[in-house]
Amino acid sequence: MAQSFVSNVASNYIMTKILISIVGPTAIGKTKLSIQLANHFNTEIISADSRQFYKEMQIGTAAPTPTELNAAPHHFIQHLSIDNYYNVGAFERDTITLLKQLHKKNDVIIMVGGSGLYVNAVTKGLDKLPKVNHAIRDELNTRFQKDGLEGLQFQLKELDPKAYRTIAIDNPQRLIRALEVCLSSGLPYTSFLTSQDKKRDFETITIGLTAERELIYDRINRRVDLMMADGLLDEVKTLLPKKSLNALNTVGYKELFNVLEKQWTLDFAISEIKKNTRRFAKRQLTWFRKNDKTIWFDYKTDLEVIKKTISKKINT
RNA sequence: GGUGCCUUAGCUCAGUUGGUAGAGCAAUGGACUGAAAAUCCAUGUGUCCCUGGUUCGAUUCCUGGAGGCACCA
Repeated sequence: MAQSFVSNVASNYIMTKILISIVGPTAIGKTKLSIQLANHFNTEIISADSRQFYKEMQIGTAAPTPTELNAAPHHFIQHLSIDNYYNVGAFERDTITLLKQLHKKNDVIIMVGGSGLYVNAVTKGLDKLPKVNHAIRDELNTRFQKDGLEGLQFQLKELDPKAYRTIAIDNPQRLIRALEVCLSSGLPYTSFLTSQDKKRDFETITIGLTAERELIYDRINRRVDLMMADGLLDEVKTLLPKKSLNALNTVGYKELFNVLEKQWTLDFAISEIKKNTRRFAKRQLTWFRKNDKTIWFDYKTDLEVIKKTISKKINT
């Protein structure tokens, strides 16, 4: 009797599932840490990096090397082609589906990536927004290019006064996004927003990796030189015919397209890549700083310290 | 050694007929709900080389010095 009670409790006991989310600026060492932690927890890694998804973009996105990929099971690395249309909404669905499966085998899963919006889509969720016809966005973009922002702003004021007041209406992408939702659904864009985090069946522990700004920039500069030595220019050359695809609107690629088209010298392009990567890292830090639950570590922190901190957190 | 020119923001430079200064780039802060390595907003950070002098007041004019560049020896 007593024994069956105990086993009953044991089989019904459901441990909280954990997602360890590793964030931080580019080139800080997230990939390495994710592999070390995956090995420690004997688990798998999900990438939340909006550019490492694409199999055609390896050198310029600093995607994990074959050795690194072999060191732990990875998901969402080079699983798409730049020809595929993909976005955060799809990423949220794909990741939640995958997490449900992986959490059956493992209590702890690692997610690593520098795309703040994508990370939040998994940890906090996005509101359910209507499907938008591509033709509508194309048309809005054409109008923007022809007549500028004003007309679109006026239209948003009519269709969704609240959005007009609250979104960044001088940001073409934001403005067009709000409008396309209004036009597709016949309802105000803001009527879809709940400003509530989704309930997830896992707990997220967010680990941030950082360093002094000067050091981050130094690592970035050196990594760009390494990418060039590894043949980034050749990688970009093969992609030139497709340069207008969204996936290729990416630091390291857009600058080198200008070299291949004889607009820029190679030296200038390299210094632009470094600058744009620095700015990207700064934006990442701005985004990640907002999450006050993030546990930050200097990039040199001993692995054992990080492991201990996480274990402590899991057991409370 | 002589003569001329230069020295102002992190960099390149403008400017003040004497009232302590401003552009570009770099940089910094921020926003972010299906384009996010994207897109957008905001911000001038300064021993005006040093030293004396003239002046109510000098970054500006004058003396001397330091450093740089050019030309002449």
